[in-house]
Amino acid sequence: MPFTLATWNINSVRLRKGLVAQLMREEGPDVLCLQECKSPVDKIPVEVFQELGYDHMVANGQKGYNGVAILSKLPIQEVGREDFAELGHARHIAGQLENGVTIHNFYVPAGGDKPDREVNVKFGQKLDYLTEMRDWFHANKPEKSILVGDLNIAPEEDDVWSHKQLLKIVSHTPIEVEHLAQVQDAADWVDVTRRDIPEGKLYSWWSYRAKDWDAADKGRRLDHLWATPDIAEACGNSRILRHVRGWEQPSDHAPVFAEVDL
DNA sequence: ATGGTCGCGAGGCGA
Repeated sequence: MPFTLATWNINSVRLRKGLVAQLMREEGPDVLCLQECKSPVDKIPVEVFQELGYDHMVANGQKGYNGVAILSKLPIQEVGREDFAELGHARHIAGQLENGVTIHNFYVPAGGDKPDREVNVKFGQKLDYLTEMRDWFHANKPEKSILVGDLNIAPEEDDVWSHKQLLKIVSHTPIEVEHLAQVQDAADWVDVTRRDIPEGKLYSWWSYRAKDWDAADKGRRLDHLWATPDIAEACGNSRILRHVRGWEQPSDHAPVFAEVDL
């Protein structure tokens, strides 16, 4: 049975529960992975989502910051949550569907402003988080798995509006790109979005600070959807819903979609 | 080089 999967950094699931519901009504992904819920799990407005057929949820939350959740029309059970780099943050949840597909939902640390771990602790934490992700996937080789989330790195030249101007900007520095590549190599993860949309600029995030995000179009592809090789060919029809960034009181991220037909 | 805008939760911190 084919199913549709989406990942979206919602930047407060409580403030934007209406937008989550709108995406559910208009697109109806079977599985919707959220990041930056900024809510304890027991304060996530699950009733709103249940009314739309999303009867299942696995989530890892905390007050005010971070937080990840998987909302699903299909039964899903939690199969783990990791605290990489021992930050004490809610940045990962893993769930398994009844068809055997495991979904890892990540919110990788943003990393602060200065790309230098000597002067910016947060940048070091981001690199350490990625290193521990790599080591964990080496030790726990995933199969029939999908990894999604806000990885806070735009790895390719066409994943940012200006490769040259962003080389020293956190999210596109060579050391971050190398760390992300090592996570990817640890399980031969296939970047499904880029495989399906290989040509041209592709973004999933536009800053709130631009006066006209759409016209300026200074975006970055920070949100990713990866699959292990055993199911990568079953994944396809990737889309990034840019128009969602233009909704009323939007998240600064657009949702990333793919379909999985096992 | 700087500042620009958000959300949380009530003053900065984080993005």
